[in-house]
Amino acid sequence: MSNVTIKDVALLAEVSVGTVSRYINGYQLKAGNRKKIEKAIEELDFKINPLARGLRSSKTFTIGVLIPRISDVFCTQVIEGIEEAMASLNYSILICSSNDSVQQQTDKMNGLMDKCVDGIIVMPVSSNEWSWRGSSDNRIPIVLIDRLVRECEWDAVVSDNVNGAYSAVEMLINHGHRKIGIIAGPQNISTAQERLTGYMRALNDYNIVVNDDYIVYAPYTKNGGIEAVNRLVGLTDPPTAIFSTNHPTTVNSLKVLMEKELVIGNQISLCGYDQTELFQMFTPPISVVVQPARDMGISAATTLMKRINGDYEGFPLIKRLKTQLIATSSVKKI
Amino acid sequence: MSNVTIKDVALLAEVSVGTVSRYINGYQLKAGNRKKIEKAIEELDFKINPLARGLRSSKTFTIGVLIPRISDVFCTQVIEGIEEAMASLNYSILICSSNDSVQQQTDKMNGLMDKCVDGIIVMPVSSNEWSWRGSSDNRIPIVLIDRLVRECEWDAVVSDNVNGAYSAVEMLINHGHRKIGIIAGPQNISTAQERLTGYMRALNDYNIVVNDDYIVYAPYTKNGGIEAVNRLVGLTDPPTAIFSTNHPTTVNSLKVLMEKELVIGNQISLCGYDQTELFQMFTPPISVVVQPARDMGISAATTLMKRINGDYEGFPLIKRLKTQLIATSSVKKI
DNA sequence: TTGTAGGCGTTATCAG
DNA sequence: CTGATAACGCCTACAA
Repeated sequence: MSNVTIKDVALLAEVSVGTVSRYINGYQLKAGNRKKIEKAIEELDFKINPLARGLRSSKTFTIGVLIPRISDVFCTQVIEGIEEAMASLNYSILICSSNDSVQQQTDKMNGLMDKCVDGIIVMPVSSNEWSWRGSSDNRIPIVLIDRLVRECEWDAVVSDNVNGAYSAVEMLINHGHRKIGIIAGPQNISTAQERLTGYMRALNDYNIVVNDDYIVYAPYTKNGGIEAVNRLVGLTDPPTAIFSTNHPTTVNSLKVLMEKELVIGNQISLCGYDQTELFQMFTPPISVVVQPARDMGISAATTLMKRINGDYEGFPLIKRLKTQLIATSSVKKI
Repeated sequence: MSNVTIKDVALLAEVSVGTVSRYINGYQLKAGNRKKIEKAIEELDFKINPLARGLRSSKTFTIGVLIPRISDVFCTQVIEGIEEAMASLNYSILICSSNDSVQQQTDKMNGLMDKCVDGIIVMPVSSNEWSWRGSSDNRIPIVLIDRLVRECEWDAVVSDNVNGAYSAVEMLINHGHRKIGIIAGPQNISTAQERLTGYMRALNDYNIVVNDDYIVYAPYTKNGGIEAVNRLVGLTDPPTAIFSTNHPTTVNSLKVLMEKELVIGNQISLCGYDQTELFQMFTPPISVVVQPARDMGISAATTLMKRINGDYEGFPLIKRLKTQLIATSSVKKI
C-alpha cells in the first residue's frame, strides 16, 4: 500500500500537516514552504487519500451515470462524450445499467446516492413522473440526458426531436410521399412523443390528413420494430414510406423489409434514426436522423459540473442539440 | 444529507456503536439487540457511509474497468457482462477509456489505483511488456481481458483465438479456397498474434503453402481495414477469400469490397470477426467468428471477485472461452 | 502565514 | 456477547 500520508509529508518538509493540507487545496503559503512540500511529496510519492478527504468534505470527485442499456450504440456514444469531458477534470464515472427497468432504475439510483457520488447523469427509462425518495433529502445535482421526465425540475440535455422528426418527414413528403407510416415508440418516453409531434406537425404543415392506421406505437425494442413493420406493410392500403424513430426499431424494420424482399428505395421507402456506419453500407444506404450523441454527453457533463461547482444559473436548464438528416436513395421519389 | 450514523442507530437501539457495527458486518449478537438495531435502522433510514468504512478498512466495493474504447461493440458487450455480474454483488464499476493510447492506459490505471478501487479489469492496448510502477507497491488484483500482456503474471480471460481463427480458415479451405488472405492486425496484440497462428496452423494442416503476400499486418482500425483490403485485392494474383480478424477491419473490408463492386460470396469471399446483428442482414450475410463477449465479462468479474476475496487458487489463471463460427454464403464454394 | 486539535463515520482491539 | 475507545487520513476552525 502506498501508505504515505500528509503527516509523512509534513514531517519531511518540516511543516505542519495543516500547511500540507493547505498546499494541496491550493491556498497561499510561503514560497519556501511550498517548495519543501513539493519536494517531499515528490520524494515520498504521496497520493491524496480520496476516502479520507471525502469523509471530511463529502466530495468524491466521482459522478454516476445511469443508462437503460450499456450495449446500446447511442448510449455508448453518449458515455464516450461524458468520459472524455470528465476525465479531463479528473473526475471518475461510476456506470450503471437500469436494463430498461423502472425498478432497477430506482435501485441503481439509490445505489449511486449511497456511494456518495457528487452528481448523476441519467437517461431515464420512462418519462412518467418519477417518484423518488432521493430527490427530497440528499441534494446532489442530477442531469437528465436524451429523455425528459414529467414533473421533474432537473437540468436536461436532449436532441431536438421534434424538428429532427419533422425534417425526416418533410423530406419524405418532398419526395412525393403522402402515405407515411411511423413507428412511433412508446408514448411514455419523451423522445417518442416529440418525434411523433414532429411527424404530425410536418403532415399538418403540408396539409396531409393523418391516418391513424399509419401510426404504430411500438416498444423501442427489436420485437417492437418487427411487429410494427409487419402491421404497416400488412395494411390493405399500406404506406409508401416508413419512418422508424429509434435505432433498434430501425435495424429491425430493415431486417423485416429485407426478409419480405421488399426493395427498399423502390417498393418501400425507409427513414430511420441514429447513425451506424453499417447503415450507410447497405444498398441503398439508409436515410437516418442523426443525433449528436457524443456532444450530448459532453454537454451533460459540462452542465453537471457547473451544478456541482455551485453554479445554479438558469436552473432548470434544458439544452436541445440539433440533429442532422442524412437523406439517401432509401427514399424513392414518386 | 442523509446524515444518520451508526451513533444515531446505537442511541435509538440502546446499544453501543460497536454492536451496531457488528450487526452491519454480520457478526453474531443477542437476538434482542439484533431486533432493536434492525428497527432503529429501518426507522432512521440509516445508510452506511462507504467513505468512512473505506477509510478504516480500505475496501471501497468498487472495481475499475479500463478498456481501449467505450464505443467499440465488443468492449460494450464485455462491460455489460461485468456490470451484470458485479451489480448482483453490490459492487460498483468505475469505467475508463484508454483511447487506444498506452500513455492514457498508464495514466488511467494510476488514476484507478488512486481512487482505491478493490480491483481492476483491463483490456490492454498492447501486449508488449507493461512496465508499470503500480504493480510493485499497491497490490490489488488485476484481471486482463481479451488480450494477454507479455511477462505479466496476471489472471486473464480471453477467447480461444487460435482455434477461432483456425475454424474460420478451415471453413474457407473446405469451401475450396487455397488463396486465402488475412488481415492480421498488429502483432503487438496477443489476439492478433494468436489469430494469425490459427491461420498458419490451418494452412499447414491442409498442406497449403503460406504466401507472405497474403498476410497483411494492419492496425485494428478503420483505415487499417481499408488499406489492407486494397493491398490484397490489388495483388497480381489476389486471394479468393479474405479473413479479417477483428470487427472494425471487417466492417471496413466489407465497405471497400462493396465500393469496388466485388460481389461478396461470388467474386470474393469474406469471413470476419465478432458478431453484429447488422452483419447478418447483408446479402449475403457475412461469415464471422463470434466471441462470447458477455460471458468473457462475467468470467473476468468472477475471477476478480475471487481474488478480491483472497482466494488465489491457481494464480495466474488464464481462461480461454470458445468461439463460434457462423458460416454463410459470403464464402463461395469453389 | 502557520501550528494545533477536534471531528468526519467506521472498524477493530481491548477489557469486561 | 458487549461497551468504550483508539485509530483511519484529511480538513478546518481557532489561536498564534
